[in-house]
Amino acid sequence: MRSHSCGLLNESLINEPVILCGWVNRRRDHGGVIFIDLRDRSGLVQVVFNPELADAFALAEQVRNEYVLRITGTVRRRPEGTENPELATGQVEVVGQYIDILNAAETPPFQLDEAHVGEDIRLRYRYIDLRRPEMQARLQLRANITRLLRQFLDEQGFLEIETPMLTKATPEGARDYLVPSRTHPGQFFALPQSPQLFKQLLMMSGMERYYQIVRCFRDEDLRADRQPEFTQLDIEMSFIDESIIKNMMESMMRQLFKEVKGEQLPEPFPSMSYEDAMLRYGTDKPDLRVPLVLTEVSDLMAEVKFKVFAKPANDPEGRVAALCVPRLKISRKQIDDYTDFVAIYGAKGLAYIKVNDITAGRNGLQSPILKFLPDKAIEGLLERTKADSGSLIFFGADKAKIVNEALGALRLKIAEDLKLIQKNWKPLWIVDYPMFEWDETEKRWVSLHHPFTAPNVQDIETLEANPGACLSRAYDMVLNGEEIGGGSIRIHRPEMQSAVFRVLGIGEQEASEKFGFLLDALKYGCPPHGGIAFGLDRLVMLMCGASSIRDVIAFPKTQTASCLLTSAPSPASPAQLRELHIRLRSNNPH
RNA sequence: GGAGCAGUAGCUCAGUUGGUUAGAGUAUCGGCCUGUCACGCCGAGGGUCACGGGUUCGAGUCCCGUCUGCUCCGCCA
Repeated sequence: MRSHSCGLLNESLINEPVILCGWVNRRRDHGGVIFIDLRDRSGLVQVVFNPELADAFALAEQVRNEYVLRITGTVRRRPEGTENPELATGQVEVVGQYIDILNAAETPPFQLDEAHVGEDIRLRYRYIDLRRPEMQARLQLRANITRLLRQFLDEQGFLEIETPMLTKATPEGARDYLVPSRTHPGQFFALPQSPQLFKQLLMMSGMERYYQIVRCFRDEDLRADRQPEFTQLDIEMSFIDESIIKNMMESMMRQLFKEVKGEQLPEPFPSMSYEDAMLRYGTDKPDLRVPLVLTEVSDLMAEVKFKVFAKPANDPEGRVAALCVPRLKISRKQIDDYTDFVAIYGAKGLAYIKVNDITAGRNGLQSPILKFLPDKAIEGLLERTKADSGSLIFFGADKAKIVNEALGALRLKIAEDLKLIQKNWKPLWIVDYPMFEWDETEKRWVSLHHPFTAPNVQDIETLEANPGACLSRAYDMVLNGEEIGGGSIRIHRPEMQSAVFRVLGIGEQEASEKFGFLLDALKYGCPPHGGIAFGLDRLVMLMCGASSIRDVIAFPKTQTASCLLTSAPSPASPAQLRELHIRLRSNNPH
């Protein structure tokens, strides 16, 4: 059908006959000469039609944008002075001799070269949107990434193994997508939130090294970096500890970035405890490209006569922290805007101190709260925050959770506003996560990672005596403020797994109903094992500089989890519902 | 469940204090044009101002509700 790809034609093919297939990117009709830019996946090439070849010229007059053509012609050097250095093929052109119109095309609903088409219209006509070179490049990059990841893991002796999509609903974690069973009235499959249990079972099956690029489903509300179905690179290994898998995963990422981006990632990746991350960045996925940090000042504020600070400073669950921004000149209005911004995270206010002259002590400072602060607190504050003349110090004082989220977000917001974000790659590991977190609404311990994560203690007594103090053997890989991967060494002893279920308040009966197969499997010879899962969409998004994972997914969903292209979801027919033993509570859902 | 932003020509947008026939760019269609590459020039067509209600002599503009898209909180690892 075709002999060459449009974007690959060059001077080495001059005088060669070629047959090209592609879309009309643009037609320029000069009356006596017609240019058609023909586009395929490889790029563009200009085809020229002259009136001497009357048949081809007549067809060239008829074609319109996005027509699909097969063109026969000859490559030639462009006449001197008409070369186009913007185009990879710009030194040559094809003299068109024959045109087959393989298919006509209606006028597209949007122009492919329009920079700011609404995302809804792009999604509705995604097949046209994906023709744009930018989107082609993103999907190409995604394919390159998955190929290199597979190649690396294959070389390390991993087996790619598939796991079920129709599986069992699990308690804990996200809301499940349910699939009704026709053959079991009233019963449901769940789509996997991740293949977690299956990959552990594969370790118990003696597979030793497993990976899979696998779709996962979570029925939760969407974000720019969250889709209801997303792709994980899922990995599990037997007979390992943290250092083995972390080192291997680091090498994988270093190799990936080197080959795809030509970038050298650090060796080794820095490592930070969860506690340090929360103290210094207010989050467990710190963006190390931002040179601002939070400063703990609870102890300095414990004695001050300012209730807003003193109360959280003396509350074991409270925190007073400072965010010092050097050389920050902003208006009252901008401070108000930042106050509104932190209110999103539940902060009731945003106290601040302007440092006009660091050498003048208290007199060099300017703040509505200055009068509440004794000299000692001010001294300590200025020293710890390394404030200088021109600095602005913001404060968060509340429950630690609120302070962390508010100041953590403010840190990123200010960095963005002030263009303080460095242009490089900053990966790191977050380790030493707490095993459990106390859920105040449910009045019980919940897993910070998941219930199969091994605790950092050997004996069950220590775990059960003080669950809140127990750390886990989990590790997250963070890149530029995005959590791109997370994993852990798993529990491989049935007694420990039962103990963790007990701490989580999962009774013996429930445990055996929901996870009986896992507890059984642990009894039949389970190797020590652990693994990790990477959010592939997020990784690709970062690597191609996109701001949403929708831009690296061929057919993504909107924020309300619908597909504008297919109009899914849509009502099921009464016959389908009857077969599935389902009756709707309302007959008029639309 | 909640907060914010947006919805006007196929697309991207403007539309002043509520006031005559709702505009621009681009795309489309027609004509002219032999070296353009965002070709150029001339002309034409194209509007349920998201939807529903209200206020008013009069609503794209003001008010209420609904829907859709995006960002975020909650939710989610």
